[in-house]
Amino acid sequence: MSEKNVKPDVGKVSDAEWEVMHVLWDRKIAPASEVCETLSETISWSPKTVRTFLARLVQKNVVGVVLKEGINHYVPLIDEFPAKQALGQSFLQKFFGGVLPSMVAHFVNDEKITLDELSELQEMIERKRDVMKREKEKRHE
Amino acid sequence: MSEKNVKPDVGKVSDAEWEVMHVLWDRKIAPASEVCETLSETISWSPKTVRTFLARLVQKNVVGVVLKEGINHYVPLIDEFPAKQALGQSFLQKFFGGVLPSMVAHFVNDEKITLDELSELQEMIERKRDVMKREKEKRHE
DNA sequence: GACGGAAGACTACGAATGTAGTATTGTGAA
DNA sequence: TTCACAATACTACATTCGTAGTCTTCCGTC
Repeated sequence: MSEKNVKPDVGKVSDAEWEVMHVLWDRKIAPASEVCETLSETISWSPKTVRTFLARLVQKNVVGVVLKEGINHYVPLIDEFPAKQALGQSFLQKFFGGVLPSMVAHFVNDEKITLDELSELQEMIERKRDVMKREKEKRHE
Repeated sequence: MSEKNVKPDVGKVSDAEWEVMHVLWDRKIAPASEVCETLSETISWSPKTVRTFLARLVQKNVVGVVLKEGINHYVPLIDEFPAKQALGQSFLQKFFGGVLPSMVAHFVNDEKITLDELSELQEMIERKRDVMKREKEKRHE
């Protein structure tokens, strides 16, 4: 009935549909055939299934269609970083009351974590702290 | 048909059902009426709805029923920490290829994060590194 | 110009989910 | 004992999701 789903909203995208989104983010733009082929490397979905997901993503207004050389090409209409950020926030809220350290504690306490990963985290956080401190000083001077 | 859903599996629990689980984890054990009341503070669900979720959780074998004083009391059959760990891992895998730093980057790059949270993260990671280093040395000596 | 095959559109269908309503039963109060 | 009401059990129903199948169209080939 409703021609336009006005707001693209990450909340409406299903798990299987995200798989398709990952491919599109990777390719920037791709015909269905290519999406099918790429996905077939990791998941055994019929091409029909993939096309259904593409159609649903278009309906949900998170993917657009561009006709090129007589063939539909699909492009993501939402950016990867903000989408993942939003998903992360909602997950964090749902299971850890929005408290990031609570969540990270569950990962850090996992056997599989490596020293390298810990170092990387440490550096990332250090950098962010520096940035924030400098900003704070600037505001106060 | 199947009386016993052999394996409790966090993957089978839906979003709405998790809300109920949070309450049960909090209370350790509670009658339906209490769960309803607690949830009514934050969500507007009919008590019938909450009872449906409780029943489904029991079917999924993640919640047990204990008859106390003639009234059903519900108890979580899965522990909070491991459940959240598993959920976190699956989320991490699904959206960040299992790479924790990639995920944390999305949060750290968020405006809403505070210096306090960063400090807490830093300490946590520092402690974990120390533990790992010491373990490593011990294995090698 | 007819046909076979790819691309796209539309349809299907059972299971899970969110959201309750109805039917039944057990127990305490009158 | 009977009645009211709370607790439990069973049923309902529209949507979404996963997973395709069928019908239609168009394009290149024989």
